[in-house]
Amino acid sequence: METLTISEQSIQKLEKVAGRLRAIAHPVRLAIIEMLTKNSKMSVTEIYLHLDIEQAAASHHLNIMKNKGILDAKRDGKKIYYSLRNTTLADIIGCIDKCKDC
Amino acid sequence: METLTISEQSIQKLEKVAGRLRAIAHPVRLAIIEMLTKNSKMSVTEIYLHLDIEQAAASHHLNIMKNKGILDAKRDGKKIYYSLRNTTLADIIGCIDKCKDC
DNA sequence: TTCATATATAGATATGAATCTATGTGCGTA
DNA sequence: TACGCACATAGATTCATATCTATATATGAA
Repeated sequence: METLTISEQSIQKLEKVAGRLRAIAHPVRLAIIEMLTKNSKMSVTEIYLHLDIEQAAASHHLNIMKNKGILDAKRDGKKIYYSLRNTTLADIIGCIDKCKDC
Repeated sequence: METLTISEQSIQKLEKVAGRLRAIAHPVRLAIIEMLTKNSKMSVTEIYLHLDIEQAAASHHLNIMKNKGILDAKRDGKKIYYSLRNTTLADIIGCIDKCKDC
């Protein structure tokens, strides 16, 4: 049996990646991401109405993704617009989507 | 505001994707996947010794990934060898890895 | 400055997932 | 068949996350 060493650095990287994956591994959050790949930016109200969820729930999920660096938030008057921080997230989902066995 | 309709089908897809992401969104499980991209197949013992975790924990995590179709298990005598079911998972991780803001 | 709208946050509860410890099961071999 | 090794499973506990309801904060407009 070969000896594999997992460096402290790569463990940290794995935990970071796991954190980001956990942040998107939720049906509501994936739905939000999906909408934002099409709309570039949406307000909280637009999001919770489209997904038919509570306002507080939307806020909660958006906050989680913002904290993980997945979304950006920008206030414009009374509204706060959320957008994808980087479009590679769409690629990730597309990548998973293409798995034969999915 | 544009009207976005999320079909029943795409919701199911999102939940499926979320399920798979949740299955890999864990440091231990990502570490297992990482090892299996390098080793093609490993026994439970090899895995739990390398990662320095309990045997039961390894078994638990492996079972979760097997159930989600991420890993294959094949018995050979007393040992059971686990392997990646499709290599695109490595691509997914690589994809995330390449994100500038990660 | 008061009010309505848009969003965030707090607290309580429920749900789920991870972890630990112990025990059960399958397989090969003496 | 009896034993040891490799792995799986069960039950209890802990910990994290989601959900619900209510309330707080920020902004713009009357």
